Amino acid sequence: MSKPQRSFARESPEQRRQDLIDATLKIIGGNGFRAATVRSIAAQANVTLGLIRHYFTTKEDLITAAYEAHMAEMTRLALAPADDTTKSPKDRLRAVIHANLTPPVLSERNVTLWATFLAQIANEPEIQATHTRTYLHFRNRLETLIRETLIAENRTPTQTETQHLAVACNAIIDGLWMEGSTSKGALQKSTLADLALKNIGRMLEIDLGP
Amino acid sequence: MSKPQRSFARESPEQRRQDLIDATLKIIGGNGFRAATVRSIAAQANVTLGLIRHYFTTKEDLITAAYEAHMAEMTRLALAPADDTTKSPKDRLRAVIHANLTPPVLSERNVTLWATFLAQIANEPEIQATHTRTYLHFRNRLETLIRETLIAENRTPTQTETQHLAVACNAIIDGLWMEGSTSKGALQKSTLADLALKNIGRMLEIDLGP
DNA sequence: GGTTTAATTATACGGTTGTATAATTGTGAT
DNA sequence: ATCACAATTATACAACCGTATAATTAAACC
Repeated sequence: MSKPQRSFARESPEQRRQDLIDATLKIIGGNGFRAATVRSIAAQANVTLGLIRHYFTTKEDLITAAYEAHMAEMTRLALAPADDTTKSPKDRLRAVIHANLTPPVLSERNVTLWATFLAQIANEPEIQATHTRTYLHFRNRLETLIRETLIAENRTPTQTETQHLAVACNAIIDGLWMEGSTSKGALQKSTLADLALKNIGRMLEIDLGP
Repeated sequence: MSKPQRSFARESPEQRRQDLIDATLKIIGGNGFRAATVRSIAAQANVTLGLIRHYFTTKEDLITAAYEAHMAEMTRLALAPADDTTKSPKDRLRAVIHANLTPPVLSERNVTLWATFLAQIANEPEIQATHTRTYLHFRNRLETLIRETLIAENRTPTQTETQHLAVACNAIIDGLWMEGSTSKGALQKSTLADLALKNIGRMLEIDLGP
């Protein structure tokens, strides 16, 4: 009856790699790590399983690349407001906090992904390396923002002080992000960012209040 | 040459169940979820794989029981100082914070276990139920401790205020616990509890300082 | 001390997994 | 138009997984 439809189409290496990474993240984030087999990933990306090995030497290699891409995207979303030079340091800090505790950063899918990779850092050196790098990048950017904010308030924090504050602020942000993403409805999402602003404000001894 | 050694010995159901649960936690915490097969778990517990099905209807059942047991133990360790009636509320709160951020609660093994189970809450209803129950139990106990501490300082917090403070305190404790357990040496473990005490003190507007 | 019974082991089985290799097929160059 | 090559598919395979069932064996009982 119909003409033999084209059985497949070629794509650029970059596109294919990205498609496979996206498919991996979608499956892990939606159905968990166990569901992320080479076959299900290939199906999600509309290719056959052999193609995975053509672009990634091993499945673990794909997983590592997916983690890398995911963290890059999360960091991008979380730090996007940090470089808005039209705003004051304080407003940028407030915006970063808010971005971390509202969708799309705040989501069950992201917690599943994050926990899945975190569970592997003790046994997978490459996962550990990516974790440490992205963690320090975010924390250092946060520290700079905190320092700028305090200086704008005529404060003179030492480097040790700002580092400790950055560690603590990062902790409360991460903790609230987890709580907010995992406890279904027991915690109103609307108050999450306000909670962070109020308490980080007290930690920094400035007024970040909503 | 030697007498035929006894090939196995019987144990009480409670002991066997506990042995299998301990073996499961040891393998997941040490080598990750993928390494936790029924065969490796049985070997770790010095039994054969068939015995698992004799005590647990399915492997998922064993995993769930292991999560339950692990969280019970973590909660026990973390809240042990909360009921020491010889101390003031403030000292008990300080002790709980300290217990959460020092070994044995603070450990890479525990983060691996915790992340492994957290990664499953979106897809495993029983894991989700255990998570919510243990989370609320800890947070409620923390809220009571915070209320008692504030009242002892002649403060009159509302229920909403103490609940919000409990959420925020729980968040910073969890966040620091994770940071401290995952970032190898980049963060001195000795300062971790002090960091929590100082910043939670500011959040509660009281002096918890070391 | 033999009998019974439940705990434990031993073995088997179908399905799935990641990887390897061979067979196709789309596509740009000539 | 067809040639050449790389992208993609198709197929195969050995290892491992969780589960089921049958065969042993330790230990309690009378």
